[in-house]
Amino acid sequence: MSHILLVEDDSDIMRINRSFLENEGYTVHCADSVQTAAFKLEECIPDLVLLDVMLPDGDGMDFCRILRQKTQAPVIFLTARDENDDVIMGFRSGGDDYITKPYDLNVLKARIEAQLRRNAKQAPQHPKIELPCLTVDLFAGSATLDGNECPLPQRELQILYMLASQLGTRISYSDIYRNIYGCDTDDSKNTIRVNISRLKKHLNMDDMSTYEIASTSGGEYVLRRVVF
Amino acid sequence: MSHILLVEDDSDIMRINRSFLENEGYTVHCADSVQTAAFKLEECIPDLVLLDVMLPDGDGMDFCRILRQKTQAPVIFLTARDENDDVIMGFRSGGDDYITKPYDLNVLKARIEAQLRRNAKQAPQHPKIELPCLTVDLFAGSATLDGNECPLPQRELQILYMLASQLGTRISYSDIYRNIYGCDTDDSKNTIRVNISRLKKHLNMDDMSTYEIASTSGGEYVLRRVVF
DNA sequence: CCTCCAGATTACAATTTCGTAATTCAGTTC
DNA sequence: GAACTGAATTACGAAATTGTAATCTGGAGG
Repeated sequence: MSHILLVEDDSDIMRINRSFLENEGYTVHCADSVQTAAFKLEECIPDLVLLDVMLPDGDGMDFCRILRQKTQAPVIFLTARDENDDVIMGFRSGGDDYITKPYDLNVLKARIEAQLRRNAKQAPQHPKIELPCLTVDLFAGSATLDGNECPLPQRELQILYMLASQLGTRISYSDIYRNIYGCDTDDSKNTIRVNISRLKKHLNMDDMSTYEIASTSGGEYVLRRVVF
Repeated sequence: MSHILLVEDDSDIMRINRSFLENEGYTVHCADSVQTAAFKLEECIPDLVLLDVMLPDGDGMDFCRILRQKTQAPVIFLTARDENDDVIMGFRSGGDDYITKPYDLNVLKARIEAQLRRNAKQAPQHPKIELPCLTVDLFAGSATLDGNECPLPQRELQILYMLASQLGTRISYSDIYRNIYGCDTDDSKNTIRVNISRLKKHLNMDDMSTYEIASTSGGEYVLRRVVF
């Protein structure tokens, strides 16, 4: 399942760790230097990095800099140095954990799991407008009025989004048009009118709906909550 | 320009205020009771409300409750009561300012302007992902890669949005598919593949681009920043 | 009752979108 | 090299989108 990049120049340690981790079900990518590790990044972005501090061609910090350009994957330092200063340096350079050799493989496993758990894909929250009985979801490209959801074409969604983000304030034709098309034209009014008409139909907006789109004589629209 | 709802049961005060405000360029809507005021809301949502506290059929708080269902427009209380407790009650009930009679019309004007100014339409900030050299704008339905913006059809935008919101982490075909279509199917892979292909073409994504969409053997995609 | 008018709706057609299927391409294995 | 495999791209056509233009509607004023 998860991919682990193992950067370690001692071939014995490498072998032991590798087989242990593969046994645990991880896909392990190995590198014995900063350069090979950077190269490995080209073919697969890992979910977690186990990083020896002292490498033949540099140290962990060198690699961290390259890594962070590509991912926020957690980094666990594996090293023989156990001086407090070293530990602190490790965390300062962007590490998420620091394990000193020799270490128990099951402790390693536990720490890896902890890091992966914390970094578990938090379902990214889409930007939405949520009002009582009305939601507008830009990502999904849909809106829900009084419980029934319907997908909306882009133009209608944009208009509804604008209206809903300023519930109860009048917005002029040209404000809407400029915000969507970037500029204003002569017959912008008609375009907006038509799209609002379509929007109402798509949403099944009628006298019984919780919201209405009203127009003023001054060439503006308002979305309002109907309460009575 | 701005619409003001004036709620006042004394016809003399009403007349004076009305003509003064209209002279100042405001569109004034009048009501002499809570009920008429509520009715007026049906035809026009005001930008600001001037509210007498004591009305024949209720007080300002009754009306505030109705008003707040429809708009966040500022409310200025106009009243003869100048007890501290009354003032506090006014603010507690949701008022934005409190003016005691008698008052100077120019002071009224200044206070109205202050409220409108504070409430001035702050252009609503659209939800965007902004990375160096790459932006994804769900509202506009477009993305910008290395300086050139291009509109994207919904499906491609959704995919790019997902990838960009988790830069450098692998996302499986079915994660993408489920997030967009709500369920998974047999030939979801092909659909995603085709759309990613189209996406790359639309973005003019090539070897020179700052970002690339890589695929793994395990059936996943990653968006990554190319650094070397 | 007729006219007028602005806003709302509907009609239409060019364009775009998008899933499916066919094809091409690249890397492996024999 | 040939055959194979899976990924990437291209082809295709049904359906959706959307600006423009035509039509409808309902109220104001004569």
